[in-house]
Amino acid sequence: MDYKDSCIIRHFNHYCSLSEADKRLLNDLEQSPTEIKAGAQLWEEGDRATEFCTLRTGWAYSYRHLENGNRQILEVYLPGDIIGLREFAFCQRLAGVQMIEDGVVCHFPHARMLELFRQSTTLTSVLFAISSRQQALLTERLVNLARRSARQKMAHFLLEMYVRLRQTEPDGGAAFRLPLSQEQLADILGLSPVHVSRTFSALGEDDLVHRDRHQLLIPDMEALAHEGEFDQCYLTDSLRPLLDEVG
Amino acid sequence: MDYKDSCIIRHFNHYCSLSEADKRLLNDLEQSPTEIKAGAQLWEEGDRATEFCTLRTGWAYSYRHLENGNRQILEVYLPGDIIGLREFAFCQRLAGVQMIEDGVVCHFPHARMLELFRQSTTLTSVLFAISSRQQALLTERLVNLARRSARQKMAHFLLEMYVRLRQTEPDGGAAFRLPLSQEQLADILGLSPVHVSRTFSALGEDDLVHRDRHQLLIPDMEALAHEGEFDQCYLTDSLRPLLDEVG
DNA sequence: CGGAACGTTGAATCGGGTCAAGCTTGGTGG
DNA sequence: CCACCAAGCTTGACCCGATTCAACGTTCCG
Repeated sequence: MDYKDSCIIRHFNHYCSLSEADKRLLNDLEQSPTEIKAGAQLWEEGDRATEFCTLRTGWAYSYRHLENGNRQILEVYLPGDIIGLREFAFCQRLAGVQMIEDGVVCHFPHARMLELFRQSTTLTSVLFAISSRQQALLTERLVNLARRSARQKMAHFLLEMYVRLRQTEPDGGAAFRLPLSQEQLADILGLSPVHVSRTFSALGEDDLVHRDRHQLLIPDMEALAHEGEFDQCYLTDSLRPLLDEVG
Repeated sequence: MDYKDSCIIRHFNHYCSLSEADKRLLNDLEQSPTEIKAGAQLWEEGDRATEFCTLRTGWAYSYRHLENGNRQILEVYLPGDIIGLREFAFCQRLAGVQMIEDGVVCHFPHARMLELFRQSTTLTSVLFAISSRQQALLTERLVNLARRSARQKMAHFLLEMYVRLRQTEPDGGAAFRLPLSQEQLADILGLSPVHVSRTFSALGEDDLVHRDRHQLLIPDMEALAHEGEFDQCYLTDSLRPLLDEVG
């Protein structure tokens, strides 16, 4: 069988080479694909948590609402990502998830994960690695939110998205599409929408980021990385050495 | 055999009841206990990551340094916690880890984790659940850092620590010991040490938190929880239902 | 008793938030 | 094809929470 169209298999393969049996197991997670519209919710905070989703196409994000009406976006999901991993240990959803663009998702129940644990040590390890990587993303974002200026936050986030996109679509140069409104960016970065606008202007004037609508261009990666104290090691390191060594 | 002295078994038991064989496997992780002094580092950012630690006694924290000299503390570890889970997928340490008090830790190599995956689906699930819970802690802290005022940050963090402590030491009422300096609190909450001091004073005047040195008293949990928008569901939910159902 | 680390207090400053008005853009229907 | 409207983006003025710097207390330890 040919699985080259499966985002999730491509994603797992990035960590470790998979046997045919493993690929079949993974492919089973991508049954019952469901189309879903931009702006639609996969679920809301407080919903019962009984399943995961794989994101096949489109972008999504998870978020939390606050009492003062603010919203904080926790993570941005790209095609191939697994959504809801965090809630494995929980009965309730801790965060809502919403689509940024039209897309396709596949649901599978928590219990299926236990079967994976039983059936493949390799897939278990990769799942663990994916979960670790998500944690790494979170801690990096945490540092970003806690300690950096608006300029640095923007610079850092844009580079993070750029690198993540290029990991699945290596071609395309220094320009990319970021389908996020400034309000969504504000909710990601812990800023006000107004200040996102100002910050974009400031970065533009310094030739660090050029933007036209949702199209972005980073003329000088080095310079922007320096501005945002961005070090991509938290995105690029991988499990391969350990798994290869043990077999 | 009697494992009641083992923090890590107590910790795992919290998620799911363990067989004797599972307990034996876990107990093996706690060989070669090492004493370690307050202020000593388990490792630094950039060190090669080849092993985990279980924390048997004492408190520890993970942190990141920033270029401007600031430091951000990512998580606070209590006895029974596993340190370094996040770096399973990485060759390098993404964060340093330092002891807050004198303590005892036990090292075990990454490869040992793969053995656990092979030998026990139950332990694998619990490990996954622990990793999920750590992620939940991180996302909650992220919201805290991104969107809340200094008062709210303090209130929220103090309650989080209180609830986590009471999960392993249920007795002790509304008072507890928090062995953190104001500088460390500042590094946790993304504030300046000066403002931590001011915030403590303000909370004290409103009878929300009374503090004497490292001893804390929360006279009215409800009031403080309201102040910090604290909802402990992200700390208390558990894996048990799923595992019991599947067996 | 002296010193170092830690905590407190005040004054000045600044980054980012809020509010409000005006400007673009893209989609819709006449 | 154009007119209109609603979102979304930009810009300016003002404000406030938190930072910084500096001086002064306090506690603990050798």
